[in-house]
Amino acid sequence: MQPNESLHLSVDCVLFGYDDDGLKVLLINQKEDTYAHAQGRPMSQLPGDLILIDEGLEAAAERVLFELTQVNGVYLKQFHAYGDPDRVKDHKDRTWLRSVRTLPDQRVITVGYFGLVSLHDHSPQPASFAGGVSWVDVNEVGPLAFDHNSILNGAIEALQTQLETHHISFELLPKKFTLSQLQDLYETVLDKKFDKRNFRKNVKKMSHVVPLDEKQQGVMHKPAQLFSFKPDQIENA
Amino acid sequence: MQPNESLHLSVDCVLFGYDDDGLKVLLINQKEDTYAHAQGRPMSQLPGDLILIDEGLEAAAERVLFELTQVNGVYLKQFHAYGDPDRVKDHKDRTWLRSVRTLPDQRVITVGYFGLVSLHDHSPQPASFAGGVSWVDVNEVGPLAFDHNSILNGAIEALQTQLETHHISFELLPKKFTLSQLQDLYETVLDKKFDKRNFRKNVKKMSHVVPLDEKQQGVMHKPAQLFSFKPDQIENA
DNA sequence: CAAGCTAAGTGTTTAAAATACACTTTTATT
DNA sequence: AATAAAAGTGTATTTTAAACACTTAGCTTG
Repeated sequence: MQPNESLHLSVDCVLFGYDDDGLKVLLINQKEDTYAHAQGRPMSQLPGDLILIDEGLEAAAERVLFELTQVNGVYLKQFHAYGDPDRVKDHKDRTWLRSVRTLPDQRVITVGYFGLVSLHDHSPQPASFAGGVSWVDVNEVGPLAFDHNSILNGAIEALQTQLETHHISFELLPKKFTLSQLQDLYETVLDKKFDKRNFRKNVKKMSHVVPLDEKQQGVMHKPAQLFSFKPDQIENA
Repeated sequence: MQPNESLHLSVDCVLFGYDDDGLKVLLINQKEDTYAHAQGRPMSQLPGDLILIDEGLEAAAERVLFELTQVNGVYLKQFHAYGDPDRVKDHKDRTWLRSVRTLPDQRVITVGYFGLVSLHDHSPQPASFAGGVSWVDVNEVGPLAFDHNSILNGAIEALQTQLETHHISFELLPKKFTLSQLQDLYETVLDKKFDKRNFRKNVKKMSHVVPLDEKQQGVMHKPAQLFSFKPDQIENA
Protein backbone atom coordinates (compact mmCIF):
# COMPACT_ATOMS: atom_id res chain seq x y z
CA MET A 1 0.00 0.00 0.00
CA GLN A 2 1.34 3.37 -1.06
CA PRO A 3 1.71 6.25 1.34
CA ASN A 4 -0.74 9.08 0.93
CA GLU A 5 -0.18 9.81 -2.72
CA SER A 6 -3.41 11.64 -3.06
CA LEU A 7 -5.03 12.91 0.01
CA HIS A 8 -6.44 16.26 0.84
CA LEU A 9 -6.30 18.38 3.91
CA SER A 10 -8.85 20.96 4.88
CA VAL A 11 -9.82 23.12 7.80
CA ASP A 12 -13.35 23.39 9.08
CA CYS A 13 -14.38 26.32 11.19
CA VAL A 14 -16.99 26.41 13.88
CA LEU A 15 -17.58 30.12 14.22
CA PHE A 16 -19.54 30.89 17.36
CA GLY A 17 -21.45 34.13 17.44
CA TYR A 18 -22.99 35.41 20.62
CA ASP A 19 -25.53 38.06 21.52
CA ASP A 20 -28.28 38.49 24.11
CA ASP A 21 -30.29 36.13 22.02
CA GLY A 22 -28.01 33.14 22.52
CA LEU A 23 -25.10 31.25 21.08
CA LYS A 24 -25.10 30.73 17.34
CA VAL A 25 -22.98 28.90 14.79
CA LEU A 26 -22.27 30.08 11.31
CA LEU A 27 -23.53 27.54 8.80
CA ILE A 28 -23.42 27.43 5.04
CA ASN A 29 -26.45 26.35 3.16
CA GLN A 30 -25.37 23.98 0.42
CA LYS A 31 -28.43 24.73 -1.65
CA GLU A 32 -27.29 28.26 -2.35
CA ASP A 33 -23.86 27.13 -3.46
CA THR A 34 -24.71 24.13 -5.56
CA TYR A 35 -28.23 24.85 -6.60
CA ALA A 36 -27.76 23.99 -10.24
CA HIS A 37 -26.16 20.61 -9.71
CA ALA A 38 -27.37 19.24 -6.43
CA GLN A 39 -29.79 16.34 -6.67
CA GLY A 40 -29.87 15.24 -3.03
CA ARG A 41 -31.70 17.24 -0.44
CA PRO A 42 -29.87 20.42 0.52
CA MET A 43 -27.95 20.35 3.74
CA SER A 44 -26.03 22.80 5.81
CA GLN A 45 -22.37 22.46 6.56
CA LEU A 46 -19.58 24.14 8.43
CA PRO A 47 -17.46 26.63 6.56
CA GLY A 48 -14.20 25.08 5.50
CA ASP A 49 -11.82 24.73 2.64
CA LEU A 50 -8.84 22.79 1.41
CA ILE A 51 -5.66 24.39 2.60
CA LEU A 52 -3.38 25.98 0.09
CA ILE A 53 -0.02 24.44 -0.59
CA ASP A 54 1.97 27.01 1.34
CA GLU A 55 -0.57 28.01 3.91
CA GLY A 56 -0.48 27.33 7.63
CA LEU A 57 -3.44 25.65 9.26
CA GLU A 58 -4.54 28.63 11.30
CA ALA A 59 -3.94 30.87 8.30
CA ALA A 60 -6.30 28.70 6.29
CA ALA A 61 -8.94 28.98 9.00
CA GLU A 62 -8.49 32.75 9.04
CA ARG A 63 -8.86 32.91 5.28
CA VAL A 64 -12.05 30.85 5.32
CA LEU A 65 -13.58 33.09 7.96
CA PHE A 66 -12.44 36.31 6.36
CA GLU A 67 -13.96 35.31 3.03
CA LEU A 68 -17.28 34.75 4.75
CA THR A 69 -17.39 37.52 7.28
CA GLN A 70 -14.87 40.13 6.11
CA VAL A 71 -13.75 40.20 9.70
CA ASN A 72 -10.15 39.71 10.65
CA GLY A 73 -8.51 39.06 13.98
CA VAL A 74 -11.09 36.56 15.11
CA TYR A 75 -10.13 34.49 18.14
CA LEU A 76 -9.36 31.04 16.76
CA LYS A 77 -8.42 27.81 18.44
CA GLN A 78 -7.62 24.42 16.98
CA PHE A 79 -9.43 21.64 18.79
CA HIS A 80 -9.22 18.36 16.86
CA ALA A 81 -8.28 16.68 13.61
CA TYR A 82 -10.80 14.39 11.93
CA GLY A 83 -9.36 11.73 9.70
CA ASP A 84 -11.73 8.82 9.33
CA PRO A 85 -11.00 7.50 5.81
CA ASP A 86 -14.73 7.37 5.14
CA ARG A 87 -15.69 10.72 6.53
CA VAL A 88 -16.57 12.16 3.11
CA LYS A 89 -17.79 8.90 1.62
CA ASP A 90 -21.34 8.94 2.92
CA HIS A 91 -23.99 8.66 0.22
CA LYS A 92 -25.80 11.79 1.39
CA ASP A 93 -22.71 13.86 0.63
CA ARG A 94 -21.83 12.54 -2.83
CA THR A 95 -24.01 14.91 -4.82
CA TRP A 96 -22.61 17.98 -3.27
CA LEU A 97 -19.03 16.77 -3.57
CA ARG A 98 -19.46 15.99 -7.27
CA SER A 99 -20.75 19.50 -7.84
CA VAL A 100 -17.86 21.34 -6.22
CA ARG A 101 -14.79 19.10 -6.28
CA THR A 102 -12.64 18.10 -9.18
CA LEU A 103 -11.74 14.93 -7.29
CA PRO A 104 -14.87 14.07 -5.33
CA ASP A 105 -13.60 10.65 -4.27
CA GLN A 106 -10.50 12.00 -2.66
CA ARG A 107 -10.06 11.36 0.99
CA VAL A 108 -10.04 14.54 3.07
CA ILE A 109 -8.61 14.93 6.53
CA THR A 110 -9.77 18.05 8.26
CA VAL A 111 -8.54 20.10 11.17
CA GLY A 112 -11.22 21.74 13.26
CA TYR A 113 -10.94 25.30 14.56
CA PHE A 114 -13.47 27.17 16.57
CA GLY A 115 -13.76 30.93 16.41
CA LEU A 116 -15.49 33.51 18.56
CA VAL A 117 -17.23 36.72 17.54
CA SER A 118 -19.50 39.08 19.33
CA LEU A 119 -22.71 39.84 17.49
CA HIS A 120 -23.50 42.79 19.74
CA ASP A 121 -21.48 45.70 18.46
CA HIS A 122 -22.92 45.30 14.96
CA SER A 123 -19.45 43.94 14.23
CA PRO A 124 -20.02 41.27 11.63
CA GLN A 125 -23.12 42.71 10.00
CA PRO A 126 -25.46 40.12 8.55
CA ALA A 127 -25.13 42.11 5.33
CA SER A 128 -21.39 41.61 5.20
CA PHE A 129 -21.83 37.87 5.03
CA ALA A 130 -21.92 36.05 1.76
CA GLY A 131 -25.28 34.70 0.68
CA GLY A 132 -26.31 31.24 1.77
CA VAL A 133 -24.77 31.76 5.12
CA SER A 134 -26.66 32.02 8.35
CA TRP A 135 -26.37 32.06 12.12
CA VAL A 136 -28.15 29.12 13.68
CA ASP A 137 -28.75 28.74 17.38
CA VAL A 138 -26.50 25.94 18.65
CA ASN A 139 -29.53 24.18 20.10
CA GLU A 140 -31.37 24.21 16.80
CA VAL A 141 -28.78 22.79 14.46
CA GLY A 142 -30.18 19.99 12.33
CA PRO A 143 -28.28 17.26 10.50
CA LEU A 144 -25.19 18.58 8.79
CA ALA A 145 -23.13 17.29 5.90
CA PHE A 146 -20.25 14.83 6.41
CA ASP A 147 -19.24 14.43 10.04
CA HIS A 148 -19.93 18.08 10.75
CA ASN A 149 -22.30 17.33 13.60
CA SER A 150 -19.52 15.60 15.52
CA ILE A 151 -17.12 18.39 14.64
CA LEU A 152 -19.64 20.86 16.01
CA ASN A 153 -20.01 18.83 19.20
CA GLY A 154 -16.25 18.70 19.57
CA ALA A 155 -16.14 22.46 19.16
CA ILE A 156 -18.81 23.04 21.78
CA GLU A 157 -16.96 20.91 24.31
CA ALA A 158 -13.71 22.68 23.51
CA LEU A 159 -15.41 26.05 23.92
CA GLN A 160 -16.82 25.05 27.30
CA THR A 161 -13.44 23.87 28.52
CA GLN A 162 -11.79 27.00 27.22
CA LEU A 163 -14.34 29.28 28.90
CA GLU A 164 -13.70 27.56 32.23
CA THR A 165 -9.93 27.66 31.97
CA HIS A 166 -9.11 30.80 30.01
CA HIS A 167 -10.46 34.30 29.94
CA ILE A 168 -12.18 34.39 26.59
CA SER A 169 -15.57 35.83 27.46
CA PHE A 170 -14.61 39.27 26.18
CA GLU A 171 -14.43 37.75 22.68
CA LEU A 172 -18.17 37.17 22.84
CA LEU A 173 -19.40 40.29 24.62
CA PRO A 174 -19.72 43.93 23.59
CA LYS A 175 -16.94 46.21 24.76
CA LYS A 176 -19.21 47.53 27.48
CA PHE A 177 -21.35 44.98 29.17
CA THR A 178 -23.34 44.37 32.34
CA LEU A 179 -22.70 41.62 34.84
CA SER A 180 -26.01 40.07 33.89
CA GLN A 181 -24.81 39.80 30.34
CA LEU A 182 -21.63 38.16 31.54
CA GLN A 183 -23.58 35.72 33.65
CA ASP A 184 -25.95 34.95 30.78
CA LEU A 185 -22.96 34.17 28.61
CA TYR A 186 -21.60 31.68 31.13
CA GLU A 187 -24.99 30.12 31.62
CA THR A 188 -25.60 29.80 27.90
CA VAL A 189 -22.22 28.35 27.01
CA LEU A 190 -21.89 26.03 29.98
CA ASP A 191 -25.58 25.21 29.96
CA LYS A 192 -26.06 25.61 33.68
CA LYS A 193 -27.40 28.22 36.06
CA PHE A 194 -25.39 30.30 38.51
CA ASP A 195 -26.45 32.09 41.64
CA LYS A 196 -26.40 35.82 41.00
CA ARG A 197 -24.65 36.84 44.20
CA ASN A 198 -22.07 34.08 44.08
CA PHE A 199 -21.38 34.79 40.44
CA ARG A 200 -20.73 38.44 41.19
CA LYS A 201 -18.47 37.53 44.06
CA ASN A 202 -16.35 35.56 41.64
CA VAL A 203 -16.29 38.34 39.10
CA LYS A 204 -14.93 40.70 41.73
CA LYS A 205 -11.90 38.42 41.95
CA MET A 206 -11.26 38.74 38.22
CA SER A 207 -8.92 41.67 38.04
CA HIS A 208 -9.41 42.05 34.30
CA VAL A 209 -13.10 42.89 34.64
CA VAL A 210 -13.35 46.57 35.55
CA PRO A 211 -16.35 48.83 36.24
CA LEU A 212 -16.83 51.91 34.07
CA ASP A 213 -18.20 55.34 35.04
CA GLU A 214 -21.20 54.59 32.97
CA LYS A 215 -24.60 53.02 33.25
CA GLN A 216 -27.02 51.32 30.99
CA GLN A 217 -29.55 53.68 29.41
CA GLY A 218 -33.06 53.44 28.08
CA VAL A 219 -34.09 50.35 29.97
CA MET A 220 -37.34 50.28 31.88
CA HIS A 221 -35.79 49.09 35.09
CA LYS A 222 -32.87 49.96 37.29
CA PRO A 223 -30.00 50.63 34.88
CA ALA A 224 -27.02 48.36 35.30
CA GLN A 225 -23.44 49.34 35.89
CA LEU A 226 -21.34 48.84 32.79
CA PHE A 227 -18.06 46.95 32.84
CA SER A 228 -15.27 46.33 30.40
CA PHE A 229 -12.22 44.09 30.13
CA LYS A 230 -8.78 45.43 30.86
CA PRO A 231 -6.91 44.86 27.64
CA ASP A 232 -3.55 44.36 29.32
CA GLN A 233 -2.86 40.73 29.93
CA ILE A 234 -6.04 38.79 30.01
CA GLU A 235 -4.33 35.59 30.97
CA ASN A 236 -5.38 32.20 32.28
CA ALA A 237 -8.24 31.72 34.65
CA MET B 1 -2.46 29.24 -6.08
CA GLN B 2 -3.51 25.64 -6.31
CA PRO B 3 -5.09 23.78 -3.45
CA ASN B 4 -2.93 21.15 -1.81
CA GLU B 5 -1.99 19.19 -4.86
CA SER B 6 0.91 17.56 -3.16
CA LEU B 7 1.05 17.56 0.53
CA HIS B 8 1.72 14.84 2.98
CA LEU B 9 0.12 13.91 6.21
CA SER B 10 1.81 12.03 9.00
CA VAL B 11 1.26 11.08 12.59
CA ASP B 12 3.90 11.56 15.25
CA CYS B 13 3.72 9.62 18.47
CA VAL B 14 4.91 10.69 21.86
CA LEU B 15 5.02 7.38 23.66
CA PHE B 16 5.39 7.90 27.39
CA GLY B 17 6.82 5.05 29.39
CA TYR B 18 6.75 5.08 33.15
CA ASP B 19 8.47 3.13 35.88
CA ASP B 20 9.80 3.86 39.36
CA ASP B 21 12.69 5.50 37.63
CA GLY B 22 10.66 8.28 36.09
CA LEU B 23 8.79 9.32 32.98
CA LYS B 24 10.42 8.48 29.67
CA VAL B 25 9.74 9.16 26.01
CA LEU B 26 10.49 6.78 23.22
CA LEU B 27 12.90 8.40 20.77
CA ILE B 28 14.40 7.21 17.54
CA ASN B 29 18.03 7.82 16.86
CA GLN B 30 18.37 9.00 13.29
CA LYS B 31 21.96 7.85 13.09
CA GLU B 32 20.96 4.22 13.25
CA ASP B 33 18.45 4.54 10.45
CA THR B 34 20.28 6.73 8.03
CA TYR B 35 23.83 6.00 8.90
CA ALA B 36 25.01 5.53 5.32
CA HIS B 37 23.62 8.75 3.92
CA ALA B 38 23.42 11.26 6.71
CA GLN B 39 25.93 14.08 6.57
CA GLY B 40 24.56 16.33 9.25
CA ARG B 41 24.96 15.53 12.91
CA PRO B 42 22.68 12.73 14.04
CA MET B 43 19.58 13.73 15.92
CA SER B 44 16.79 12.02 17.69
CA GLN B 45 13.19 12.30 16.66
CA LEU B 46 9.76 11.14 17.61
CA PRO B 47 8.43 8.00 15.99
CA GLY B 48 6.05 8.82 13.19
CA ASP B 49 5.15 7.98 9.66
CA LEU B 50 3.13 9.13 6.71
CA ILE B 51 -0.37 7.79 6.92
CA LEU B 52 -1.49 5.24 4.39
CA ILE B 53 -4.12 6.18 1.88
CA ASP B 54 -6.93 4.28 3.55
CA GLU B 55 -5.80 4.45 7.11
CA GLY B 56 -7.42 6.35 9.95
CA LEU B 57 -5.28 8.72 11.99
CA GLU B 58 -5.40 6.72 15.19
CA ALA B 59 -4.85 3.53 13.20
CA ALA B 60 -1.69 5.07 11.77
CA ALA B 61 -0.47 5.95 15.25
CA GLU B 62 -1.19 2.40 16.40
CA ARG B 63 0.72 0.99 13.45
CA VAL B 64 3.74 3.19 14.13
CA LEU B 65 3.83 2.12 17.74
CA PHE B 66 3.24 -1.52 17.03
CA GLU B 67 6.10 -1.62 14.55
CA LEU B 68 8.41 -0.23 17.20
CA THR B 69 7.21 -1.95 20.33
CA GLN B 70 5.25 -5.01 19.17
CA VAL B 71 2.70 -3.92 21.73
CA ASN B 72 -0.93 -3.44 20.84
CA GLY B 73 -3.76 -1.81 22.70
CA VAL B 74 -1.72 1.14 23.87
CA TYR B 75 -3.70 4.05 25.29
CA LEU B 76 -3.57 6.74 22.62
CA LYS B 77 -4.87 10.26 22.53
CA GLN B 78 -4.70 12.86 19.82
CA PHE B 79 -3.63 16.23 21.13
CA HIS B 80 -2.73 18.62 18.31
CA ALA B 81 -2.07 19.00 14.60
CA TYR B 82 1.10 20.76 13.47
CA GLY B 83 0.93 22.36 10.08
CA ASP B 84 3.48 25.13 9.77
CA PRO B 85 4.41 25.10 6.06
CA ASP B 86 8.08 25.29 7.03
CA ARG B 87 8.08 22.70 9.75
CA VAL B 88 10.23 20.26 7.76
CA LYS B 89 12.20 22.90 5.89
CA ASP B 90 14.86 23.60 8.50
CA HIS B 91 18.40 23.16 7.28
CA LYS B 92 19.29 20.77 10.10
CA ASP B 93 16.67 18.32 8.85
CA ARG B 94 17.46 18.29 5.14
CA THR B 95 20.08 15.56 5.20
CA TRP B 96 17.91 13.10 6.98
CA LEU B 97 14.92 13.85 4.79
CA ARG B 98 16.93 13.34 1.61
CA SER B 99 18.04 9.96 2.88
CA VAL B 100 14.60 8.57 3.65
CA ARG B 101 12.03 10.40 1.53
CA THR B 102 11.39 10.16 -2.16
CA LEU B 103 10.06 13.71 -2.04
CA PRO B 104 12.11 15.44 0.63
CA ASP B 105 10.77 18.91 -0.20
CA GLN B 106 7.19 17.95 0.31
CA ARG B 107 5.31 19.77 2.95
CA VAL B 108 4.16 17.50 5.78
CA ILE B 109 1.37 18.22 8.21
CA THR B 110 1.45 15.99 11.23
CA VAL B 111 -1.07 14.99 13.83
CA GLY B 112 0.34 14.37 17.30
CA TYR B 113 -0.76 11.47 19.48
CA PHE B 114 0.53 10.62 22.88
CA GLY B 115 0.56 7.07 24.16
CA LEU B 116 1.02 5.53 27.58
CA VAL B 117 2.77 2.32 28.56
CA SER B 118 3.87 0.92 31.85
CA LEU B 119 7.49 -0.16 31.94
CA HIS B 120 7.01 -2.06 35.19
CA ASP B 121 5.54 -5.41 34.27
CA HIS B 122 8.37 -6.08 31.80
CA SER B 123 5.64 -5.41 29.25
CA PRO B 124 7.46 -3.77 26.38
CA GLN B 125 10.83 -5.42 26.82
CA PRO B 126 13.72 -3.29 25.69
CA ALA B 127 14.67 -6.31 23.56
CA SER B 128 11.42 -6.21 21.67
CA PHE B 129 12.18 -2.75 20.42
CA ALA B 130 13.79 -2.17 17.10
CA GLY B 131 17.38 -0.97 17.20
CA GLY B 132 18.11 2.74 17.32
CA VAL B 133 15.24 3.27 19.67
CA SER B 134 15.54 4.32 23.28
CA TRP B 135 13.69 5.54 26.30
CA VAL B 136 14.85 8.98 27.35
CA ASP B 137 13.85 10.67 30.58
CA VAL B 138 11.51 13.54 29.71
CA ASN B 139 13.75 15.93 31.60
CA GLU B 140 16.81 14.92 29.64
CA VAL B 141 15.60 15.23 26.09
CA GLY B 142 17.98 17.23 23.95
CA PRO B 143 17.26 19.00 20.67
CA LEU B 144 15.10 16.91 18.38
CA ALA B 145 14.58 16.96 14.64
CA PHE B 146 11.96 19.20 13.00
CA ASP B 147 9.52 20.73 15.47
CA HIS B 148 9.56 17.63 17.61
CA ASN B 149 10.54 19.50 20.75
CA SER B 150 7.35 21.54 20.57
CA ILE B 151 5.34 18.45 19.79
CA LEU B 152 6.84 16.82 22.85
CA ASN B 153 5.97 19.84 24.96
CA GLY B 154 2.44 19.79 23.64
CA ALA B 155 2.21 16.12 24.56
CA ILE B 156 3.47 16.71 28.08
CA GLU B 157 0.89 19.41 28.67
CA ALA B 158 -1.84 17.22 27.24
CA LEU B 159 -0.75 14.35 29.46
CA GLN B 160 -0.84 16.58 32.53
CA THR B 161 -4.31 17.82 31.72
CA GLN B 162 -5.49 14.31 31.03
CA LEU B 163 -4.10 12.98 34.28
CA GLU B 164 -5.94 15.68 36.21
CA THR B 165 -9.25 15.20 34.43
CA HIS B 166 -9.41 11.51 33.51
CA HIS B 167 -8.45 8.32 35.24
CA ILE B 168 -5.48 7.23 33.21
CA SER B 169 -2.88 6.46 35.86
CA PHE B 170 -3.47 2.71 35.56
CA GLU B 171 -2.03 2.91 32.06
CA LEU B 172 1.33 3.81 33.56
CA LEU B 173 1.44 1.62 36.66
CA PRO B 174 1.89 -2.12 37.19
CA LYS B 175 -1.31 -4.07 37.76
CA LYS B 176 -0.53 -4.19 41.46
CA PHE B 177 0.89 -1.03 42.93
CA THR B 178 1.38 0.80 46.19
CA LEU B 179 -0.05 4.17 47.07
CA SER B 180 3.46 5.57 47.14
CA GLN B 181 3.91 4.49 43.55
CA LEU B 182 0.66 6.17 42.64
CA GLN B 183 1.72 9.35 44.40
CA ASP B 184 5.13 9.28 42.73
CA LEU B 185 3.42 9.01 39.39
CA TYR B 186 1.32 12.08 40.04
CA GLU B 187 4.30 14.00 41.36
CA THR B 188 6.45 13.06 38.38
CA VAL B 189 3.90 13.83 35.72
CA LEU B 190 2.50 17.00 37.26
CA ASP B 191 5.90 18.06 38.51
CA LYS B 192 4.74 19.02 41.96
CA LYS B 193 4.74 17.50 45.42
CA PHE B 194 1.72 16.25 47.33
CA ASP B 195 1.19 15.78 51.02
CA LYS B 196 1.13 12.07 51.75
CA ARG B 197 -1.90 12.08 54.03
CA ASN B 198 -3.97 14.40 51.90
CA PHE B 199 -3.09 12.42 48.81
CA ARG B 200 -4.26 9.21 50.43
CA LYS B 201 -7.46 10.86 51.56
CA ASN B 202 -8.21 11.70 47.95
CA VAL B 203 -7.38 8.20 46.77
CA LYS B 204 -9.91 6.79 49.22
CA LYS B 205 -12.57 8.75 47.34
CA MET B 206 -11.59 7.10 44.06
CA SER B 207 -13.83 4.08 43.94
CA HIS B 208 -11.84 2.49 41.15
CA VAL B 209 -8.72 2.12 43.28
CA VAL B 210 -9.17 -0.97 45.43
CA PRO B 211 -6.92 -2.61 48.05
CA LEU B 212 -5.80 -6.20 47.50
CA ASP B 213 -5.25 -8.97 50.09
CA GLU B 214 -1.60 -8.72 49.37
CA LYS B 215 1.47 -6.88 50.51
CA GLN B 216 4.73 -5.84 49.02
CA GLN B 217 7.53 -8.39 49.55
CA GLY B 218 11.29 -8.29 49.77
CA VAL B 219 11.64 -4.67 50.72
CA MET B 220 13.81 -3.67 53.68
CA HIS B 221 11.10 -1.64 55.36
CA LYS B 222 7.47 -1.97 56.29
CA PRO B 223 5.83 -3.61 53.30
CA ALA B 224 3.13 -1.59 51.62
CA GLN B 225 -0.42 -2.62 50.92
CA LEU B 226 -0.95 -3.39 47.27
CA PHE B 227 -3.78 -1.88 45.27
CA SER B 228 -5.22 -2.38 41.84
CA PHE B 229 -7.68 -0.63 39.57
CA LYS B 230 -11.20 -1.92 39.20
CA PRO B 231 -11.46 -2.65 35.50
CA ASP B 232 -15.17 -1.88 35.32
CA GLN B 233 -15.79 1.66 34.28
CA ILE B 234 -12.79 3.77 34.97
CA GLU B 235 -14.53 6.94 33.96
CA ASN B 236 -13.85 10.62 34.32
CA ALA B 237 -12.31 12.14 37.41
C1' DC C 1 18.51 -11.35 68.95
C1' DA C 2 18.67 -6.55 69.76
C1' DA C 3 19.34 -2.14 67.53
C1' DG C 4 18.72 0.53 63.83
C1' DC C 5 17.24 1.69 59.21
C1' DT C 6 13.57 2.62 55.85
C1' DA C 7 9.44 3.66 54.03
C1' DA C 8 4.36 2.77 55.32
C1' DG C 9 0.60 4.25 57.54
C1' DT C 10 -2.51 7.20 60.11
C1' DG C 11 -6.13 12.18 62.29
C1' DT C 12 -7.00 16.53 63.51
C1' DT C 13 -7.09 21.36 63.14
C1' DT C 14 -7.33 25.48 60.29
C1' DA C 15 -8.17 28.10 56.27
C1' DA C 16 -10.34 28.77 51.98
C1' DA C 17 -13.84 28.07 48.69
C1' DA C 18 -18.45 26.90 47.28
C1' DT C 19 -23.24 26.94 48.22
C1' DA C 20 -27.77 28.45 49.71
C1' DC C 21 -30.75 32.01 50.37
C1' DA C 22 -34.40 37.15 50.12
C1' DC C 23 -35.05 41.66 50.20
C1' DT C 24 -34.23 46.63 48.65
C1' DT C 25 -33.12 49.89 44.89
C1' DT C 26 -33.51 52.46 40.63
C1' DT C 27 -35.44 53.80 36.48
C1' DA C 28 -39.19 53.92 32.88
C1' DT C 29 -44.05 53.32 32.04
C1' DT C 30 -48.98 53.98 32.85
C1' DA D 1 -48.42 58.14 42.41
C1' DA D 2 -48.39 53.27 41.60
C1' DT D 3 -46.40 49.57 39.10
C1' DA D 4 -43.26 46.71 36.56
C1' DA D 5 -38.64 44.88 35.76
C1' DA D 6 -34.26 43.75 36.46
C1' DA D 7 -30.14 45.51 39.39
C1' DG D 8 -27.77 45.15 43.35
C1' DT D 9 -26.26 43.53 47.85
C1' DG D 10 -24.46 40.15 52.77
C1' DT D 11 -24.37 36.39 55.81
C1' DA D 12 -24.46 31.81 57.51
C1' DT D 13 -23.43 26.94 56.35
C1' DT D 14 -21.22 23.30 54.15
C1' DT D 15 -17.57 21.42 51.65
C1' DT D 16 -13.08 21.10 50.20
C1' DA D 17 -8.16 21.99 50.58
C1' DA D 18 -4.08 22.59 53.25
C1' DA D 19 -0.86 22.11 56.98
C1' DC D 20 1.34 19.30 60.07
C1' DA D 21 4.38 14.71 63.14
C1' DC D 22 4.57 10.51 65.13
C1' DT D 23 4.11 5.31 65.29
C1' DT D 24 4.52 0.77 62.89
C1' DA D 25 6.29 -3.35 60.32
C1' DG D 26 9.70 -5.78 58.29
C1' DC D 27 14.51 -6.26 56.89
C1' DT D 28 19.49 -5.76 57.80
C1' DT D 29 23.51 -5.68 60.46
C1' DG D 30 26.56 -6.30 64.37
